[in-house]
Order: sequence, then C-alpha cells, then structure tokens
Amino acid sequence: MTQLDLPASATLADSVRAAGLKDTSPRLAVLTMLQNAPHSSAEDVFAGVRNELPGTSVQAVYGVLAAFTAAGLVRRIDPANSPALFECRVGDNHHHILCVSCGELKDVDCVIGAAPCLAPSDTSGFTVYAAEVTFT
Amino acid sequence: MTQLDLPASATLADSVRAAGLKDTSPRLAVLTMLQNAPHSSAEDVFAGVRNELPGTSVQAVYGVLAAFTAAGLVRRIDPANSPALFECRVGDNHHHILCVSCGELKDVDCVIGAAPCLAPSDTSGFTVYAAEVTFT
DNA sequence: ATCTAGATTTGACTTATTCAAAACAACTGG
DNA sequence: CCAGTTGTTTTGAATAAGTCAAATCTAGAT
Repeated sequence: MTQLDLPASATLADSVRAAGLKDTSPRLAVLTMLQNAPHSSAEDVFAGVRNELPGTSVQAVYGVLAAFTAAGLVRRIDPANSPALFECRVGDNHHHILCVSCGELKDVDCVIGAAPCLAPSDTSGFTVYAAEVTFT
Repeated sequence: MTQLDLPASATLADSVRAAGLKDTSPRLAVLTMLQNAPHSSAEDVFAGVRNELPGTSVQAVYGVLAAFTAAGLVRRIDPANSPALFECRVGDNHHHILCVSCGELKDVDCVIGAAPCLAPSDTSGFTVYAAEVTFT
C-alpha cells in the first residue's frame, strides 16, 4: 500500500508510536487537541477531548499527558498561580511570556540561537539540564 | 533615645514598617524564619513560626507571606511539582537552580550584571516586567 | 481612653492533582 | 484462532496546597 498522502492523524499516530507508546484514540485526541490549542491545561484538554470522544475520563487525560511528558512528546509548563499547561512544541528552545494581570501565556523565541547566556556562574555542583526563562 | 546598636529584631521591624505594614509578632517571626531558612515553603515557615509563637494559625502565615510578597519584602518562587517557596533576598537579580530528582533549590547569581540577555525578541505586545530563569 | 483600620483566628471550601484497584484492549506466542 | 501478558483506561476515592468569609482581636491614632 502506498503512503502518498498520509492523513494528519497517521503522522500523529506515528509520533506516538515513535515514542514507544500505543496509539490509542484518547492519545491521538489529546495530541490533536494540543496542536490546535497549545498552552492548554489538563482541564482544557479534557473538555476538548470529550467533544470528540465522549466517555473519556479526566484521569485518562492526566495519564496521557504524563506519559507524553515523560516521553518528551509534550512539554509541561507550570506557571505561577495557574494550573499546569501543556504544549507539543518541544526541543526548539523557546521561552514563555506570562501576563501578570490576565495570566495569558505566549511563546517567545529565544533571542540568541541555541541555549544562550544561560550558563550560570556557579552550578552548585549540579549539572545543568535545562533552562527555563519566563518573562512576566 | 539613641539608636546606636539597633537589635536585629528592630531592623526587621523597621523593614516591615517601611513596607507600610504593622510590625506584629507573627510578621517578625515569619521574616526571621525566612532569613534563617531561605526557600521555605508556607508549611515550613508555619512550622518554624509555631516554635516561637505557638497558637499561630496557618492562615496567618499565608496572610503574612501574601502581604510581604505584595509589598516586595519577600519573593515567591513557584517551582514545578512542589509547593511555593519564599525568600527574602529580593531585588538583586538572582536566579535559581532546581534539582530534577530531589527537588532541592539553590540560588544562582546572574552571569551578567543586571538583567542580562533576557530581552525577548518579540514581546507579543506585553511590557516585560520581570524575567525568571530556572535551571534544572 | 476610645476608636478604627488592619491583622489574626476559626472553620469551611475549592482546585488541581494523584493514587489504587478493577475492567478492558491489543499484541504475542502456542 | 485462543489464552496470556502487558499496557491503557475507567471508576472511585483521597490528598495537598491554597483560598474565602465571618468573627475576634490588636496596634496605633485621636
């Protein structure tokens, strides 16, 4: 069978399997949802998923998000004073800007190319694994 | 009355009043606690305060911390997967390093002098108010 | 000494998230 | 093609962290 025009859902399924996870419908729904609405909270995702896949439980969504995050498929953002948000834009070193009053969050591309001036002067014996910058 | 050798508690009281707040014993206890043990959670502070000032309620501690944070007297840090932490080292542009496995958090002085390379390329219409960098 | 604004206590409540056990589905080898 | 195993999802409950509101109390001003 040719794979000339792969439907979008197929590529999604592929990335799920590439992460070593089974491509179940709740998972595809969550991933689709996150592509359409980045920076969604678990509840947002749940609401969206429920539209297409009624009967899905909140815990399923939490489970999928946890699995995806562990697999590096989605990135979890924990803004102050707000539930955790999830986005599927990963591995491209971007940061976030967060409105102090309304809580809105947007992506901000990194000024300098890769991980920039973010080498701390004294790592206190830790190995720096990632650097997250949040503008407010 | 001279103010030649101001006791430590007096200077604390002064900074509380300078922030436009009444210098009550719970407040002084919280501030002392934060000086002795930076990066304390609300529960940590509560436990410490309770030693010196039994009968203090958790809500009092939350209230004091909220008032101090609003007044700029303490800084609130919201690490992922952990309760909020508080420190009284404010206004000196330092960042934090957070251990992925044990959750330990330490101060990291900024590499470059003032607010460094942290001017985002596109502020999406926001005014950048503060930049928080967390190394993990 | 009294009054008033702000601080604290008491107690309930909400939100976001996690845990555990049972039911279910999908691939695996026989 | 069927049973077993592994991983996923559901069901249901529980928890941690923080917030809200009303009543009481206290510090500082008049």
